[in-house]
Amino acid sequence: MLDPKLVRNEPESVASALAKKGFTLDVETIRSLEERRKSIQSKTEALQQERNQKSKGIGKAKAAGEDIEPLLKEVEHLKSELAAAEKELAEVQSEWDAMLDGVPNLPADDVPEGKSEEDNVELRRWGQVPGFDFPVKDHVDLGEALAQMDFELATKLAGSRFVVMQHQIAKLHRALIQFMLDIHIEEHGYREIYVPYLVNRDSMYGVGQLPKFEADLFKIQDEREFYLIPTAEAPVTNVLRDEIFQDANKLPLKFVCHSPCFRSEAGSYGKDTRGMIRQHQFEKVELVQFVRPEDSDAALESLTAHAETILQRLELPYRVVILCGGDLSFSSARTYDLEVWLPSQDKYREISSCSTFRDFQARRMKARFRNPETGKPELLHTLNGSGLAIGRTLVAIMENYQQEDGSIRVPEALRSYMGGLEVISKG
RNA sequence: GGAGGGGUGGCUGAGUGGUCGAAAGCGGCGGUCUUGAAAACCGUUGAACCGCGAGGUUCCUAGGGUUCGAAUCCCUACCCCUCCGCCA
Repeated sequence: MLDPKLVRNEPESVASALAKKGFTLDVETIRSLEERRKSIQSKTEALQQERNQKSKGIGKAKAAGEDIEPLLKEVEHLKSELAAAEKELAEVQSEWDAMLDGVPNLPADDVPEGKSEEDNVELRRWGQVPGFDFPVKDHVDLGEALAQMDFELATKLAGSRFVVMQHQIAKLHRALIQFMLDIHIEEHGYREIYVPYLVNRDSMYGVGQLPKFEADLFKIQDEREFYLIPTAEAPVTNVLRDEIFQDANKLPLKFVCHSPCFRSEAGSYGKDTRGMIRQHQFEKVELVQFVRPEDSDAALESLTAHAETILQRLELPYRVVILCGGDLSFSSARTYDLEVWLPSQDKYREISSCSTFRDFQARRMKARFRNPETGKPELLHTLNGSGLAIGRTLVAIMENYQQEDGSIRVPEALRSYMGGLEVISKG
């Protein structure tokens, strides 16, 4: 959520900043809502004040043993008047809240202009794109030929956009999780956290998934309102929801969390239907940080570097792009995507997305810290990034490390996690 | 699943329908004392909103209701605890 004061006081400048995201802010509606709010609020509060004072008077009179009948007459009219005013105020406020809920975060100043993915700007590249002197296969052909990856079986068990893995590929998949967790915990100073994979509505609202993006989520059919998490960001960021974090000197808080992720992928029919690129269920190691506002820009750079480390250790070529305004997500102020090289597609594909939300999520969640300088609560800044998406990393390894006979070399960095195995081959 | 008991500030915990945003303790902050610290003592200390300000409003899990007036009474939901049953 944006700062309501900012939206109220400077709707034009907010609108022009949001234009970069391709969002049109209805300045006129804001103005008229704000005018109504002001008059109704002061009217309501005046009535409340009158009621409070007179009621206290009644209490005192009663205690003094006086006749309170005349006093009761005086407040008679207040009841209905106040009820009407309160109702109207509540309506205006909920209209305002609903409007504000749908307004995306402001993009950072350095976010490039642009409408879509096409307009993202490449910042840097790392590694050498491999050359092959044989026809490359994609991970589907490789995995099926090894008899260790089965999409048809997954369809039988569940439906499309799932996979079944077995044997060494399944082990490699698991090894990637351990490998990434270990590096982030031991080298980058993150704290491991295990969280629920079903969360409530408040948590989804806090990170900005709701109310706008309900269709992207799997909802549990039950009288309780549970959603399957689309990313560990949802439960982990909500750790500080409705809290005032007291030990400012313990900031930043850095959490790493492995979790499955569930996405309905509604509206992406026909997109990446082959293989493991876009699934209903996948694993991810997620990095989440809570920082003081002045530290969040630097934190995004270091968080991105932490994710990059994984690709470098795995010796996978990648590039870093900064998302343009039009491609930036609802809650994000700035996002760097890491894109890994996929030989079968002859291009870079997203494998991690690192974002700063500044105070946008924190305001929705009321996630604050006590600033020791002022003694007052202030909104935290939140960040997160994939470090990395496991399924896509597995795909990248299979494709970049493939050999002519269809076997796959195990990256050096993973061998200790694979019992020393050097090559994955049929068996 | 059955029976009961609860949700109060950063934490613990008192609270009779009225002067209660709420005792007390802990913690935090400031001070006295001390070379410094600890202890002791004194003072101070909830959050959000409106307003230039004076000041006002809201908040005792959430949502309804009763009442001139609700932390307090009633209903519903959620959560927690105890006992029984079941269970990895």
